[in-house]
Amino acid sequence: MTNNGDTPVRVRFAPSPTGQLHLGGLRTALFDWLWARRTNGQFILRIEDTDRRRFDPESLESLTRGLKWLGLDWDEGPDIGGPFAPYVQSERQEIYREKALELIELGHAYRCFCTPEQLESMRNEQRRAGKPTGYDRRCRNLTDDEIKERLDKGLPYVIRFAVPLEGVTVFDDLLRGEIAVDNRDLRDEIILKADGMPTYHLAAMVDDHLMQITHVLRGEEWLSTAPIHKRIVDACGWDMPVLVHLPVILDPSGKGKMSKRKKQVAGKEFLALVHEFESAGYLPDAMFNFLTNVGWNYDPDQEVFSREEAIDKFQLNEINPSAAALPYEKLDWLNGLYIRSLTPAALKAALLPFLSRQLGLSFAELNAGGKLDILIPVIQERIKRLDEAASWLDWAFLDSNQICYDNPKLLIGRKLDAAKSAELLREGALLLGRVQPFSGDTIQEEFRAKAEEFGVKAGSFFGPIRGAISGKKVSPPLFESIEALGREEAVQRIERAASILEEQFAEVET
RNA sequence: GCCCCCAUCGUCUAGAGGACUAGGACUCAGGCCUUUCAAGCCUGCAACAGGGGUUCGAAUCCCCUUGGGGGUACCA
Repeated sequence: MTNNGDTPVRVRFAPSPTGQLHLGGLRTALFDWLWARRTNGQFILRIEDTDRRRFDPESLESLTRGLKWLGLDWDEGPDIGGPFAPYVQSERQEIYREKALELIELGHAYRCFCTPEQLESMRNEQRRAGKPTGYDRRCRNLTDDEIKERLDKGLPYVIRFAVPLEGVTVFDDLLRGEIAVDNRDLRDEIILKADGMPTYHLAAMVDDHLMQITHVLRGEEWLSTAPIHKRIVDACGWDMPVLVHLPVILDPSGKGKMSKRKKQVAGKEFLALVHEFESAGYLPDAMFNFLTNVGWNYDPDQEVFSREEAIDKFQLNEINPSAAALPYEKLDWLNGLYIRSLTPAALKAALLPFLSRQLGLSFAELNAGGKLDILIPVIQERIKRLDEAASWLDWAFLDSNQICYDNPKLLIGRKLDAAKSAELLREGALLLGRVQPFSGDTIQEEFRAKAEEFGVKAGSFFGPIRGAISGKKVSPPLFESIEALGREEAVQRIERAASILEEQFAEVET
């Protein structure tokens, strides 16, 4: 218990393959992984697929992909095996069945022949009477003869765990301390279903024991069933692993557990699934950093840290037991920070798939002319997510006649009129046609000199040029943009813009 | 309804009886810088849910209230 990281632990992430991995699950896995790495222990992946109805074959891929994306590698698992294989519960069915039968022998469990319909009407009655719902244990005291009779008739049955009717059950939670629950509030939970599959209550306890798990990290939603788990483990004569119930992650609204379901909060859609964060262009390192600081705190005065630093400092018992909403704005800020820390080459590599997908261009097309090599370094400090790059760069991959100059404001400089702006555009085109060398620095020098010559502010001159080059009010820095475009294309765009502007004010004047 | 858990700025958090005029970060506001937008730097706004105790002393310990969350399935 008093493990500060000196004793190797065995922890497991045990998701059930019922859908896409979401951030809450990933965070649990992250803390598992952190603790395993911190203690030089093992991180185990176990698949809890005991619910055949909810099984989703695609979720397995989502699970492993999500873990790998964040950089969480496991030491034992379905794909790589290990000393306690198999790591898929549906392949361990016999083990649970035997244990359930054994518990019956020991008097800790019993067969229940109640049908789902019977149970449903029982619950309805309980609700109507304003009583707590829960199995009324009508099969708990069946005589041997009664049981035999039903068995002979081939009636389907489940196996329920028989909790003590009186007294209290006490267990420990690492973050909350000792928790005592009155046994009268406990239910005779099903441990083996009619289809022969175990429920979580049995399967997880059996596997945690067999796989020698030392610390169980799981969501807080399991806290209320922990007494049952304690009872089952006791009945089996085993030791309870250290229980660590992680606080749930709340909706951004702070109301309710974050779900996989898309919800709108304050009119904005927020991300919840791991693959959504990936395709929005959050960097794994940033996400790792971010997630580590929700529910745990690396250092009150240091927001940014590496994986190694986190491993070095991580302490299970420092986890904050209160539920938290994800600070999405902080994620954006952090991700921007990580993007800025990338080398241009690394950023380009990360960006290529996004640009390709969003702009509909091949890598080769994107690389042509070396535009990205000039432009990426200058948009680096302007994007917080990888998926924002496309709108910063799209203009550079358009033909000059595809640029839209419909908005006259785009081409008119601050405190200038249309005529003057058009004149400046012509001058700019002329200048670009002859400037040597054609580099951002020299272009800038010439343009500044020209602005002075005309007695206009640099910004007033650059505005129309920016509009002509990019078709946008807001664009990457002008002179790198011009350089990236190349002399011919740049001149063409400015001339076309000038013509359009001239037409427009000619119309107005006549 | 019943059971369990939780409670510091809007959000993520630091704080484990005196070092707290409650610290950091994000967001927001203002300023500087500036070719747009960013980035960067500086400044500012902003919290111990309420009430009782315990103590010389409480954000820190106890109780109650309130609020929030979780559970209440042949789901995990």
